Amino acid sequence: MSRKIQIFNTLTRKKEVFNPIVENHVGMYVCGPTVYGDPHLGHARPGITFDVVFRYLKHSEYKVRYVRNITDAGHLENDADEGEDKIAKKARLEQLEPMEIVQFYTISYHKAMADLNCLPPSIEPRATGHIIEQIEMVQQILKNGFAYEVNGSVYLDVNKYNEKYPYGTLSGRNIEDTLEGTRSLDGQTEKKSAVDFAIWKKASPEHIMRWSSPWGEGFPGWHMECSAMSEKYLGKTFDIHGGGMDLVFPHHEAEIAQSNACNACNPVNYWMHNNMITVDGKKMGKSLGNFINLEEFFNGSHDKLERAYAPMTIRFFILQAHYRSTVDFSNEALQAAEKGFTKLMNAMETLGVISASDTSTYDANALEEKCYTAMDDDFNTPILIAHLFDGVRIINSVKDGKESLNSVDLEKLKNIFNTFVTDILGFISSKESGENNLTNEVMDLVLQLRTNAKKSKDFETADLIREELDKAGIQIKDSREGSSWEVKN
RNA sequence: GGUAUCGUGGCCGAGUGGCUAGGCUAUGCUCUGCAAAAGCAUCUACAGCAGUUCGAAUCUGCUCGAUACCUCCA
Repeated sequence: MSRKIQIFNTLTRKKEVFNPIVENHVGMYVCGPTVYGDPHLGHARPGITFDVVFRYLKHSEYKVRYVRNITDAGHLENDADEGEDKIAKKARLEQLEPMEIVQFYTISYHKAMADLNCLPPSIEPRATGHIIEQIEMVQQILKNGFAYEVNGSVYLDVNKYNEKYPYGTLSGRNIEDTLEGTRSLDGQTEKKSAVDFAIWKKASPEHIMRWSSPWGEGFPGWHMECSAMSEKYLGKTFDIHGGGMDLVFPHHEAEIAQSNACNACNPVNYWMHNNMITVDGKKMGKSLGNFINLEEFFNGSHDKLERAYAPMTIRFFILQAHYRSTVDFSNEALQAAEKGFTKLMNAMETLGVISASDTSTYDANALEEKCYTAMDDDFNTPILIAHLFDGVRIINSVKDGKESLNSVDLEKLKNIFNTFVTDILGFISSKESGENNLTNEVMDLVLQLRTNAKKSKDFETADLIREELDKAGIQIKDSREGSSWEVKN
């Protein structure tokens, strides 16, 4: 491959040229959802971000194994529930089996991701399906002397670990700072040091999700699943690990420590983190009460939403910002994105009907080059989209007869749009899914009648048709070649 | 308190030591029977202060402000 992809590596805080471990192959692990609640905007960001990374790497002729976990064992909760498993807690409240809840929300998550046109990962392992692997890993860490058992729980001995491996390299912390900022938590009396973290936890009597282990009945520690499953499917060291920025510490820092403690090698070469989504300038969070789930977005039922927004509008909106920037959701911004997206997709359609000339006033090759350059630079989708809008202007100008493209450039432009808009950015026209042939045929007839009316200067009828369709939410667009229509938002 | 990130035009949002980001909005023009769409044009910003430099919005320092992580979270 002649092009070089640069990735911003959280580990070094620099952009680095991407070189995979195995030539032409990429192993990528992304932290997936904890399936104990409805999928929300926060899930959309990494879903879409790494979907584009996945698509672009594949387009760049890498064979990619994309692993994204489903966390169904639940993480610990450190509130009044005394460390009760999240999923177990919800199950008890709703009188359901834990796996029933897990199943329900896993399906919701899959549906939301499909709506957003995110490709399914290559492997989607579940934490509960890999308890044995996690126990084995804990055993190995114990054997290597980096962990200790207390009363049925096993903790990673961070101070001991830090003697051999630097702890805190990913998040830029050291043990002293971490200790200083650590609050007193439940179960801390068992730990040798406040910075130690559980890799296996003893199950309390009310804990429903529990497994037998060499240390008694319990469940895996907060961070074990990712270490165990990434190693199983991608190896002891793999290329890319992704996730939200909020996972840098402690989750990913712990993963690095576990892998080093177990395998004596760094698990990941390139760490990628997407930034947070904000609503009204604040992080969306359960505790803040400002979180909007995806279903509410798609049907507009949340109080903060003026109306519904299509999944593709959200996808476009998210990709119009760089993945390492925060993106603030507001009705105004979403509606602007929606219009921009419609403009882009309309140009895609126009591209299919314009015809070639003998000469070109535009260099399509230069556009292609710019698009690749943008994506090679740490997956810069906003720049890519800006370049594509340059193409949009050309397409519309060609239609107006103000610019021209020869057949070579026209084909190239079609190729660019299919590649970048459809394949890489993953945008699909809402028309494709929303309407059927019957509608199209009826509309063709209506437009034909209106055109006839216009020809015979019966503007009263022509305007009546236009106005009535407008009331029904259909917009008529006249041009030299004839009329077309689209459903208004 | 510790660790990071960020402050860009009416709004959203890129970028960067010197040359137009882009989208949305607004105004004008062109096209059109009219309108819409589309094209063109205009509105030309980089929190504040000081420094480095021939030149900084871009580098350095300070000030102010915002956000995030340090606790489950994407």
